[in-house]
Amino acid sequence: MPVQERKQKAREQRSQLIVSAARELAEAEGWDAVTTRKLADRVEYSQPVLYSHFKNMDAIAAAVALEGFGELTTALTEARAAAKAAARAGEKSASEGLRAVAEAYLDFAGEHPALYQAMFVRPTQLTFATGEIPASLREAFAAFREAVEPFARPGTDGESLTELFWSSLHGLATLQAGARLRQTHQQERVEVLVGLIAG
Amino acid sequence: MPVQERKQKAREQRSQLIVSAARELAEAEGWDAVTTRKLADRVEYSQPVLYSHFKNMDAIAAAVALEGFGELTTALTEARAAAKAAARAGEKSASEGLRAVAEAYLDFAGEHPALYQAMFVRPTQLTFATGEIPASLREAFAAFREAVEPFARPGTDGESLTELFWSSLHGLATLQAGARLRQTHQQERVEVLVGLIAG
DNA sequence: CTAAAAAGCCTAGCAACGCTAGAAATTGGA
DNA sequence: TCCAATTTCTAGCGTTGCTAGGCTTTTTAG
Repeated sequence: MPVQERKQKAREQRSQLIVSAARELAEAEGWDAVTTRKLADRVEYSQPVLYSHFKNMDAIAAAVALEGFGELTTALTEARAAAKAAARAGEKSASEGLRAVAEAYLDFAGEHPALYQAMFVRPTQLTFATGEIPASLREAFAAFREAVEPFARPGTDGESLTELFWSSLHGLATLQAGARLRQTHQQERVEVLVGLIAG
Repeated sequence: MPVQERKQKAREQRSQLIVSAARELAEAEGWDAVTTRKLADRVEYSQPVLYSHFKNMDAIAAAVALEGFGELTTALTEARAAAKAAARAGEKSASEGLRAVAEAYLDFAGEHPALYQAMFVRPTQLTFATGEIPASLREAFAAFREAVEPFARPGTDGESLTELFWSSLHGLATLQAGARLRQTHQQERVEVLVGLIAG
Protein backbone atom coordinates (compact mmCIF):
# COMPACT_ATOMS: atom_id res chain seq x y z
CA MET A 1 0.00 0.00 0.00
CA PRO A 2 2.06 2.82 -1.26
CA VAL A 3 -0.69 5.29 -0.50
CA GLN A 4 0.56 5.84 3.01
CA GLU A 5 4.05 6.18 1.70
CA ARG A 6 3.05 8.77 -0.82
CA LYS A 7 1.27 10.80 1.82
CA GLN A 8 4.23 10.58 4.11
CA LYS A 9 6.49 11.89 1.41
CA ALA A 10 4.16 14.73 0.55
CA ARG A 11 4.06 15.72 4.20
CA GLU A 12 7.82 15.82 4.41
CA GLN A 13 7.99 17.95 1.31
CA ARG A 14 5.50 20.36 2.78
CA SER A 15 7.46 20.48 6.01
CA GLN A 16 10.51 21.47 4.03
CA LEU A 17 8.45 24.03 2.14
CA ILE A 18 7.43 25.64 5.41
CA VAL A 19 10.98 25.73 6.70
CA SER A 20 12.27 27.22 3.46
CA ALA A 21 9.53 29.84 3.38
CA ALA A 22 10.22 30.79 6.99
CA ARG A 23 13.90 31.11 6.27
CA GLU A 24 13.37 33.24 3.18
CA LEU A 25 10.90 35.48 4.95
CA ALA A 26 13.25 35.91 7.90
CA GLU A 27 16.17 36.68 5.64
CA ALA A 28 14.09 39.18 3.69
CA GLU A 29 12.25 40.99 6.46
CA GLY A 30 13.68 39.77 9.75
CA TRP A 31 12.32 37.25 12.23
CA ASP A 32 9.76 39.68 13.60
CA ALA A 33 8.04 39.55 10.22
CA VAL A 34 7.79 35.77 10.32
CA THR A 35 4.24 35.46 11.64
CA THR A 36 2.00 32.45 11.36
CA ARG A 37 -0.34 34.33 9.06
CA LYS A 38 2.32 35.57 6.65
CA LEU A 39 3.98 32.18 6.62
CA ALA A 40 0.69 30.39 5.97
CA ASP A 41 0.02 32.82 3.13
CA ARG A 42 3.40 32.12 1.56
CA VAL A 43 3.01 28.36 1.55
CA GLU A 44 -0.63 28.76 0.51
CA TYR A 45 -2.10 26.84 3.40
CA SER A 46 -4.00 27.95 6.44
CA GLN A 47 -2.40 28.49 9.83
CA PRO A 48 -3.49 25.20 11.41
CA VAL A 49 -1.51 23.31 8.78
CA LEU A 50 1.65 24.83 10.18
CA TYR A 51 0.71 23.46 13.57
CA SER A 52 0.16 20.00 12.15
CA HIS A 53 3.85 20.01 11.23
CA PHE A 54 5.39 21.99 14.07
CA LYS A 55 4.44 22.47 17.68
CA ASN A 56 4.74 26.25 17.43
CA MET A 57 6.61 29.07 15.74
CA ASP A 58 9.73 28.48 17.78
CA ALA A 59 9.88 24.92 16.48
CA ILE A 60 9.87 26.29 12.95
CA ALA A 61 12.73 28.62 13.76
CA ALA A 62 14.53 25.68 15.34
CA ALA A 63 14.10 23.68 12.15
CA VAL A 64 15.62 26.58 10.22
CA ALA A 65 18.50 26.64 12.68
CA LEU A 66 19.07 22.94 12.20
CA GLU A 67 19.34 23.49 8.48
CA GLY A 68 21.92 26.15 9.18
CA PHE A 69 24.03 23.87 11.37
CA GLY A 70 24.48 21.49 8.50
CA GLU A 71 25.41 24.23 6.07
CA LEU A 72 27.83 25.81 8.50
CA THR A 73 29.61 22.52 9.04
CA THR A 74 29.97 22.09 5.30
CA ALA A 75 31.30 25.62 4.87
CA LEU A 76 33.87 25.24 7.64
CA THR A 77 35.20 21.85 6.66
CA GLU A 78 35.40 22.80 3.01
CA ALA A 79 37.22 26.03 3.78
CA ARG A 80 39.72 24.18 5.92
CA ALA A 81 40.25 21.48 3.34
CA ALA A 82 40.77 24.06 0.61
CA ALA A 83 43.30 25.96 2.67
CA LYS A 84 45.19 22.80 3.47
CA ALA A 85 45.29 21.80 -0.15
CA ALA A 86 46.57 25.22 -1.13
CA ALA A 87 49.34 25.24 1.46
CA ARG A 88 50.52 21.73 0.63
CA ALA A 89 51.76 20.64 4.03
CA GLY A 90 53.87 23.73 4.18
CA GLU A 91 54.84 25.26 7.46
CA LYS A 92 51.99 27.71 7.54
CA SER A 93 49.41 25.09 6.71
CA ALA A 94 47.91 25.12 10.18
CA SER A 95 47.64 28.87 10.50
CA GLU A 96 46.20 29.12 7.02
CA GLY A 97 43.63 26.57 8.01
CA LEU A 98 42.78 28.59 11.08
CA ARG A 99 42.36 31.75 9.07
CA ALA A 100 40.27 29.94 6.49
CA VAL A 101 37.90 28.63 9.16
CA ALA A 102 37.60 32.06 10.76
CA GLU A 103 36.83 33.77 7.49
CA ALA A 104 34.39 31.09 6.43
CA TYR A 105 32.53 31.45 9.72
CA LEU A 106 32.25 35.22 9.46
CA ASP A 107 31.27 35.04 5.81
CA PHE A 108 28.55 32.59 6.69
CA ALA A 109 27.21 34.83 9.43
CA GLY A 110 27.39 37.90 7.20
CA GLU A 111 25.69 36.29 4.25
CA HIS A 112 22.82 34.71 6.19
CA PRO A 113 22.17 37.03 9.13
CA ALA A 114 18.68 35.74 9.90
CA LEU A 115 19.81 32.14 9.66
CA TYR A 116 22.69 32.91 11.99
CA GLN A 117 20.31 34.50 14.46
CA ALA A 118 18.12 31.42 14.46
CA MET A 119 21.19 29.31 15.14
CA PHE A 120 22.96 31.29 17.82
CA VAL A 121 21.15 34.44 18.88
CA ARG A 122 17.43 33.88 19.20
CA PRO A 123 16.31 32.27 22.43
CA THR A 124 15.60 28.75 21.26
CA GLN A 125 14.30 25.55 22.70
CA LEU A 126 17.18 23.60 21.29
CA THR A 127 18.64 22.57 24.59
CA PHE A 128 22.36 22.97 24.45
CA ALA A 129 22.99 22.67 28.16
CA THR A 130 21.67 19.16 28.62
CA GLY A 131 24.05 17.87 25.98
CA GLU A 132 21.22 17.35 23.55
CA ILE A 133 23.11 19.16 20.82
CA PRO A 134 22.24 18.53 17.21
CA ALA A 135 24.76 16.21 15.63
CA SER A 136 25.39 18.63 12.80
CA LEU A 137 26.37 21.36 15.27
CA ARG A 138 28.74 18.99 17.01
CA GLU A 139 30.42 18.47 13.67
CA ALA A 140 30.85 22.19 13.16
CA PHE A 141 32.45 22.44 16.58
CA ALA A 142 34.75 19.58 15.68
CA ALA A 143 35.93 21.59 12.68
CA PHE A 144 36.86 24.36 15.10
CA ARG A 145 38.67 21.97 17.38
CA GLU A 146 40.77 20.57 14.58
CA ALA A 147 41.67 24.02 13.31
CA VAL A 148 42.74 25.16 16.77
CA GLU A 149 44.41 22.00 18.01
CA PRO A 150 47.85 22.66 16.47
CA PHE A 151 48.09 25.78 18.60
CA ALA A 152 46.92 24.42 21.94
CA ARG A 153 49.41 24.63 24.76
CA PRO A 154 51.09 21.23 25.10
CA GLY A 155 49.55 19.29 27.90
CA THR A 156 46.12 20.84 27.54
CA ASP A 157 43.25 19.45 25.53
CA GLY A 158 42.64 22.75 23.83
CA GLU A 159 38.94 22.67 24.60
CA SER A 160 38.96 26.06 26.26
CA LEU A 161 40.97 27.54 23.42
CA THR A 162 38.45 26.12 20.98
CA GLU A 163 35.56 27.60 22.91
CA LEU A 164 37.35 30.92 23.06
CA PHE A 165 38.02 30.86 19.33
CA TRP A 166 34.38 30.19 18.62
CA SER A 167 33.26 32.84 21.11
CA SER A 168 35.53 35.43 19.55
CA LEU A 169 34.14 34.72 16.10
CA HIS A 170 30.61 34.79 17.46
CA GLY A 171 31.26 38.13 19.09
CA LEU A 172 32.78 39.55 15.93
CA ALA A 173 29.84 38.28 13.90
CA THR A 174 27.09 39.65 16.12
CA LEU A 175 28.67 43.00 16.93
CA GLN A 176 29.47 43.49 13.27
CA ALA A 177 25.87 42.62 12.36
CA GLY A 178 24.65 45.20 14.86
CA ALA A 179 26.96 47.82 13.35
CA ARG A 180 28.78 48.16 16.63
CA LEU A 181 32.23 47.69 15.13
CA ARG A 182 33.97 49.61 12.36
CA GLN A 183 32.35 48.01 9.35
CA THR A 184 35.43 48.21 7.18
CA HIS A 185 37.93 46.56 9.50
CA GLN A 186 36.59 43.04 9.92
CA GLN A 187 39.46 41.55 7.93
CA GLU A 188 41.96 43.32 10.13
CA ARG A 189 40.31 42.00 13.26
CA VAL A 190 40.48 38.48 11.86
CA GLU A 191 44.18 38.89 11.19
CA VAL A 192 44.70 39.98 14.77
CA LEU A 193 42.75 37.00 16.09
CA VAL A 194 44.60 34.50 13.94
CA GLY A 195 47.87 36.16 14.82
CA LEU A 196 47.18 35.85 18.54
CA ILE A 197 46.42 32.14 18.34
CA ALA A 198 48.86 31.06 15.65
CA GLY A 199 51.51 33.73 15.96
CA MET B 1 6.73 80.31 38.93
CA PRO B 2 8.08 77.13 40.34
CA VAL B 3 4.97 75.26 39.40
CA GLN B 4 6.37 74.32 36.02
CA GLU B 5 9.60 73.33 37.64
CA ARG B 6 7.89 71.08 40.13
CA LYS B 7 5.95 69.35 37.39
CA GLN B 8 9.07 68.89 35.34
CA LYS B 9 10.79 67.22 38.25
CA ALA B 10 7.87 64.95 38.95
CA ARG B 11 7.83 63.90 35.35
CA GLU B 12 11.51 63.01 35.43
CA GLN B 13 11.02 60.98 38.55
CA ARG B 14 8.21 59.10 36.92
CA SER B 15 10.32 58.49 33.86
CA GLN B 16 12.96 56.95 36.07
CA LEU B 17 10.29 54.91 37.82
CA ILE B 18 9.20 53.46 34.50
CA VAL B 19 12.75 52.62 33.48
CA SER B 20 13.47 50.97 36.82
CA ALA B 21 10.27 48.96 36.71
CA ALA B 22 11.00 47.81 33.17
CA ARG B 23 14.48 46.77 34.17
CA GLU B 24 13.31 44.85 37.22
CA LEU B 25 10.58 43.13 35.29
CA ALA B 26 12.99 42.17 32.51
CA GLU B 27 15.52 40.87 34.98
CA ALA B 28 12.87 38.89 36.82
CA GLU B 29 10.88 37.42 33.94
CA GLY B 30 12.75 38.25 30.75
CA TRP B 31 12.10 40.96 28.16
CA ASP B 32 9.20 39.05 26.64
CA ALA B 33 7.32 39.60 29.88
CA VAL B 34 7.83 43.35 29.73
CA THR B 35 4.53 44.33 28.14
CA THR B 36 2.95 47.75 28.23
CA ARG B 37 0.11 46.46 30.38
CA LYS B 38 2.29 44.76 32.97
CA LEU B 39 4.59 47.73 33.10
CA ALA B 40 1.70 50.17 33.47
CA ASP B 41 0.35 48.00 36.29
CA ARG B 42 3.68 48.05 38.09
CA VAL B 43 4.05 51.80 38.05
CA GLU B 44 0.34 52.18 38.81
CA TYR B 45 -0.48 54.27 35.80
CA SER B 46 -2.35 53.52 32.62
CA GLN B 47 -0.63 52.58 29.38
CA PRO B 48 -0.92 55.99 27.69
CA VAL B 49 1.19 57.48 30.46
CA LEU B 50 4.08 55.32 29.32
CA TYR B 51 3.69 56.75 25.85
CA SER B 52 3.74 60.29 27.16
CA HIS B 53 7.26 59.56 28.38
CA PHE B 54 8.57 57.24 25.69
CA LYS B 55 7.82 56.88 22.02
CA ASN B 56 7.32 53.12 22.32
CA MET B 57 8.45 50.01 24.19
CA ASP B 58 11.77 49.93 22.39
CA ALA B 59 12.53 53.41 23.64
CA ILE B 60 11.99 52.16 27.18
CA ALA B 61 14.38 49.28 26.60
CA ALA B 62 16.84 51.76 25.13
CA ALA B 63 16.59 53.87 28.28
CA VAL B 64 17.35 50.77 30.33
CA ALA B 65 20.34 50.08 28.09
CA LEU B 66 21.61 53.59 28.59
CA GLU B 67 21.48 53.07 32.33
CA GLY B 68 23.53 49.93 31.83
CA PHE B 69 26.20 51.70 29.80
CA GLY B 70 26.91 53.99 32.71
CA GLU B 71 27.10 51.15 35.19
CA LEU B 72 29.32 49.06 32.95
CA THR B 73 31.76 51.94 32.54
CA THR B 74 31.93 52.31 36.30
CA ALA B 75 32.48 48.60 36.81
CA LEU B 76 35.26 48.41 34.24
CA THR B 77 37.19 51.47 35.33
CA GLU B 78 36.94 50.54 38.97
CA ALA B 79 38.12 47.01 38.32
CA ARG B 80 41.08 48.30 36.38
CA ALA B 81 41.96 50.85 39.01
CA ALA B 82 41.75 48.25 41.76
CA ALA B 83 43.99 45.86 39.85
CA LYS B 84 46.52 48.58 39.23
CA ALA B 85 46.57 49.56 42.88
CA ALA B 86 47.06 45.95 43.92
CA ALA B 87 49.95 45.34 41.55
CA ARG B 88 51.75 48.58 42.44
CA ALA B 89 53.44 49.31 39.16
CA GLY B 90 54.88 45.84 39.14
CA GLU B 91 55.75 44.14 35.92
CA LYS B 92 52.48 42.29 35.63
CA SER B 93 50.44 45.37 36.31
CA ALA B 94 49.22 45.64 32.73
CA SER B 95 48.20 42.03 32.36
CA GLU B 96 46.49 42.09 35.73
CA GLY B 97 44.57 45.13 34.56
CA LEU B 98 43.54 43.28 31.43
CA ARG B 99 42.36 40.28 33.40
CA ALA B 100 40.49 42.52 35.82
CA VAL B 101 38.64 44.25 33.01
CA ALA B 102 37.76 40.94 31.36
CA GLU B 103 36.44 39.46 34.57
CA ALA B 104 34.51 42.60 35.46
CA TYR B 105 32.86 42.58 32.04
CA LEU B 106 31.81 38.95 32.26
CA ASP B 107 30.64 39.36 35.84
CA PHE B 108 28.52 42.30 34.78
CA ALA B 109 26.96 40.35 31.94
CA GLY B 110 26.34 37.35 34.17
CA GLU B 111 24.80 39.31 37.01
CA HIS B 112 22.47 41.40 34.86
CA PRO B 113 21.55 39.23 31.90
CA ALA B 114 18.46 41.20 30.90
CA LEU B 115 20.29 44.48 31.21
CA TYR B 116 23.11 43.11 29.09
CA GLN B 117 20.62 42.00 26.46
CA ALA B 118 19.11 45.46 26.29
CA MET B 119 22.59 46.91 25.84
CA PHE B 120 24.10 44.57 23.29
CA VAL B 121 21.79 41.83 22.11
CA ARG B 122 18.29 43.12 21.53
CA PRO B 123 17.76 44.88 18.22
CA THR B 124 17.65 48.46 19.34
CA GLN B 125 17.15 51.86 17.81
CA LEU B 126 20.26 53.21 19.43
CA THR B 127 22.13 53.92 16.25
CA PHE B 128 25.66 52.80 16.66
CA ALA B 129 26.61 52.93 13.02
CA THR B 130 26.06 56.62 12.51
CA GLY B 131 28.47 57.41 15.31
CA GLU B 132 25.65 58.52 17.54
CA ILE B 133 26.93 56.39 20.36
CA PRO B 134 25.96 57.23 23.92
CA ALA B 135 28.79 59.02 25.67
CA SER B 136 28.71 56.53 28.52
CA LEU B 137 29.31 53.65 26.13
CA ARG B 138 32.21 55.48 24.57
CA GLU B 139 33.71 55.68 28.02
CA ALA B 140 33.35 51.96 28.53
CA PHE B 141 35.08 51.35 25.25
CA ALA B 142 37.87 53.69 26.32
CA ALA B 143 38.39 51.52 29.38
CA PHE B 144 38.91 48.59 27.03
CA ARG B 145 41.32 50.55 24.90
CA GLU B 146 43.46 51.51 27.85
CA ALA B 147 43.56 47.97 29.16
CA VAL B 148 44.60 46.60 25.78
CA GLU B 149 46.96 49.35 24.67
CA PRO B 150 50.08 48.03 26.44
CA PHE B 151 49.84 44.90 24.32
CA ALA B 152 49.20 46.43 20.93
CA ARG B 153 51.82 45.71 18.29
CA PRO B 154 54.14 48.69 18.10
CA GLY B 155 53.22 50.89 15.20
CA THR B 156 49.52 50.04 15.32
CA ASP B 157 46.88 52.02 17.10
CA GLY B 158 45.50 48.92 18.75
CA GLU B 159 41.95 49.75 17.73
CA SER B 160 41.39 46.40 16.05
CA LEU B 161 42.86 44.57 19.01
CA THR B 162 40.52 46.50 21.27
CA GLU B 163 37.52 45.62 19.14
CA LEU B 164 38.62 42.01 19.09
CA PHE B 165 39.02 41.95 22.86
CA TRP B 166 35.56 43.35 23.31
CA SER B 167 34.11 40.98 20.74
CA SER B 168 35.67 37.99 22.44
CA LEU B 169 34.22 38.99 25.78
CA HIS B 170 30.85 39.63 24.17
CA GLY B 171 30.93 36.21 22.56
CA LEU B 172 31.90 34.55 25.82
CA ALA B 173 29.14 36.39 27.65
CA THR B 174 26.35 35.59 25.23
CA LEU B 175 27.27 31.98 24.50
CA GLN B 176 27.69 31.37 28.21
CA ALA B 177 24.28 32.96 28.87
CA GLY B 178 22.75 30.67 26.27
CA ALA B 179 24.37 27.64 27.91
CA ARG B 180 26.33 26.91 24.77
CA LEU B 181 29.68 26.68 26.52
CA ARG B 182 30.80 24.49 29.39
CA GLN B 183 29.31 26.39 32.30
CA THR B 184 32.15 25.58 34.69
CA HIS B 185 35.07 26.68 32.55
CA GLN B 186 34.51 30.40 32.07
CA GLN B 187 37.47 31.29 34.26
CA GLU B 188 39.72 29.03 32.23
CA ARG B 189 38.57 30.64 29.00
CA VAL B 190 39.36 34.06 30.43
CA GLU B 191 42.84 32.90 31.36
CA VAL B 192 43.39 31.71 27.81
CA LEU B 193 42.18 35.01 26.39
CA VAL B 194 44.33 37.11 28.69
CA GLY B 195 47.25 34.80 28.02
CA LEU B 196 46.90 35.23 24.28
CA ILE B 197 46.90 39.00 24.44
CA ALA B 198 49.31 39.59 27.30
CA GLY B 199 51.38 36.45 27.14
C1' DC C 1 -14.32 82.35 45.83
C1' DT C 2 -15.91 81.03 41.41
C1' DA C 3 -15.84 79.96 36.73
C1' DA C 4 -13.40 79.27 32.43
C1' DA C 5 -9.29 77.32 30.40
C1' DA C 6 -5.60 74.19 30.38
C1' DA C 7 -3.41 70.10 31.40
C1' DG C 8 -3.26 65.44 32.56
C1' DC C 9 -5.08 60.87 32.75
C1' DC C 10 -8.01 56.86 31.82
C1' DT C 11 -11.44 54.04 29.46
C1' DA C 12 -12.22 51.78 25.47
C1' DG C 13 -10.99 50.21 21.19
C1' DC C 14 -8.23 48.82 16.77
C1' DA C 15 -5.36 45.85 14.15
C1' DA C 16 -2.24 42.10 14.45
C1' DC C 17 -0.29 38.37 17.11
C1' DG C 18 0.05 32.95 18.52
C1' DC C 19 -2.72 29.31 18.84
C1' DT C 20 -7.02 26.09 18.69
C1' DA C 21 -11.86 24.07 18.44
C1' DG C 22 -15.15 22.51 15.47
C1' DA C 23 -17.29 22.73 10.89
C1' DA C 24 -16.50 21.74 6.05
C1' DA C 25 -14.33 19.41 2.39
C1' DT C 26 -11.53 15.97 0.42
C1' DT C 27 -9.83 11.40 -0.03
C1' DG C 28 -9.68 6.16 0.26
C1' DG C 29 -11.75 1.67 0.37
C1' DA C 30 -16.03 -1.18 -0.07
C1' DT D 1 -21.85 4.98 -5.33
C1' DC D 2 -21.71 5.55 -0.74
C1' DC D 3 -19.60 5.71 3.77
C1' DA D 4 -15.82 6.50 6.86
C1' DA D 5 -11.52 8.48 7.81
C1' DT D 6 -8.46 11.94 7.13
C1' DT D 7 -7.28 16.53 6.08
C1' DT D 8 -8.11 21.37 5.69
C1' DC D 9 -10.31 25.68 6.60
C1' DT D 10 -13.21 29.11 8.95
C1' DA D 11 -13.85 31.45 12.88
C1' DG D 12 -12.69 32.77 17.21
C1' DC D 13 -10.18 33.41 21.94
C1' DG D 14 -7.00 35.81 24.64
C1' DT D 15 -2.99 38.95 24.41
C1' DT D 16 -0.01 42.22 22.22
C1' DG D 17 1.54 47.42 20.96
C1' DC D 18 -0.44 51.56 20.41
C1' DT D 19 -4.00 55.56 20.17
C1' DA D 20 -8.35 58.44 19.95
C1' DG D 21 -11.54 60.83 22.63
C1' DG D 22 -13.90 61.66 26.84
C1' DC D 23 -13.36 62.66 31.71
C1' DT D 24 -11.18 64.52 35.74
C1' DT D 25 -8.10 67.36 37.93
C1' DT D 26 -5.35 71.40 38.21
C1' DT D 27 -4.20 76.14 36.96
C1' DT D 28 -5.34 80.68 35.73
C1' DA D 29 -8.31 84.82 35.55
C1' DG D 30 -12.00 87.62 37.05
